[in-house]
Amino acid sequence: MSARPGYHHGDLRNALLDAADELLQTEGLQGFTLRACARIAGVSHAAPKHHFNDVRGLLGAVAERGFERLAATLKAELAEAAGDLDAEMFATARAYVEFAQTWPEHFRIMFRSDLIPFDMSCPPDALLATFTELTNVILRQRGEPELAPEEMSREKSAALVTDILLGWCHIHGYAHLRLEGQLKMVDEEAHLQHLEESATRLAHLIQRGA
Amino acid sequence: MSARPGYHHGDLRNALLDAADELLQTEGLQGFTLRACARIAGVSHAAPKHHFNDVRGLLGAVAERGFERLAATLKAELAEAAGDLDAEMFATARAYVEFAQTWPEHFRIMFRSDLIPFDMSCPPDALLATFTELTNVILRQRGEPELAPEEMSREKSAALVTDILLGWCHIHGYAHLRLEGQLKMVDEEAHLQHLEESATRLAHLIQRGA
DNA sequence: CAAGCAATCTTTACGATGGAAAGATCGGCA
DNA sequence: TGCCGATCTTTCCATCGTAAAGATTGCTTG
Repeated sequence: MSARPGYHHGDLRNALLDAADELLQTEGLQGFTLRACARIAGVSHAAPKHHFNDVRGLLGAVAERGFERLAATLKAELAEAAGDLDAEMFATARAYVEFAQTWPEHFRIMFRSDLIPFDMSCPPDALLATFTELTNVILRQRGEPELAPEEMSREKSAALVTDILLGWCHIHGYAHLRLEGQLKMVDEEAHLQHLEESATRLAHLIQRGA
Repeated sequence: MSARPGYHHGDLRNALLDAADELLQTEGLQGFTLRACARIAGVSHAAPKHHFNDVRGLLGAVAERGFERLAATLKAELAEAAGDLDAEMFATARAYVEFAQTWPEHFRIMFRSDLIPFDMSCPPDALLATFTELTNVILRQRGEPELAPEEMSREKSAALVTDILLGWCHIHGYAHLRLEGQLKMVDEEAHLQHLEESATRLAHLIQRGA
């Protein structure tokens, strides 16, 4: 299955994805290389071509796994805060930000439309799942019924869109700016308090409507 | 000055920066290459070494020019909205987002701490200028006196930091997510209305305090 | 059960890149 | 005027992504 009995690997696709994860964590995107992934997986440098056409294909799959992890994390953290609207908002923000901190290179790649070959008019399941979690947080804040992933493409009211933007953009902006070292004014130990404060105020803003 | 009389270029540093800007706009970061910049500037591929040590040095300078442009844009747009707090917030958001749309590759690079060699504990003037514009918008919303760039490192109250985060993170998150094609739910012609709506609500939230 | 086909992997090759090192050229200062 | 340091060129090397062609294997089909 994962060893390397003979000529054929048996599970190269996953082995390459694991190698990519490992490389990104140890070397960063800097040292991320098709050939290095192949080396780690113990195959020749041309082997990946059959599973991911080129380096963008591999990065796309890496990003997809990243969104799977992010969606799962959000779901898990939200489950613990279920019922408490304020807590849900904070839990979402914290999970999102901590994901970016735990998987910095993945986070960067996941939001690099110049690198990954996603067709945004028909996003992969994992991205849709992430977006669903985030949208449903806002829907609950607004006291509206949740939506399934398949319903995500449905037309949304302008008010709902604005609220989604208020929530998601703040969370994403915080995560991104912090990841890139632009939030030095927020000292390390106070950062969660700041995040909770801003998330709560946004929650209240959304809950009470325009 | 800019022609190429003889052996020495005369203004290679700026010529390379211009070449970099041009390349980023035409080819994107994908096609951005030290050698390509040198070709456009009409010098050998090793010439840049004396002005920017390596490719990261060049990218750092490119990012710096990007922040100069961003700070100048913010300042100009803010001047037109001066006095009207709501309008100032919207103008800031719009200018920031439009900058990201106009200079997508520059925007990406400016926020790639893995690429550019900025020392965030002592940021370059242009970055400080940008941060100053953004901070002063929030200070005015709060009815507090503005700060000069040199005072930016000063300790800030927790309430102020939270308000800066509310404003900046939202604006940045919106700009980033939109740039990377993640805001397909916001159709093109309505996008400025959404931005104005969310910016205005945030302005009110900040103006009236916690 | 055998044969062949398609998928998977390796080998080889090519052009391009970033960077190092050494040599050429030139401007400005003594 | 002569020389030194800054600037630029040439040359070289390891590495990368990708293409093409060959080797190996498992599965299917007869």
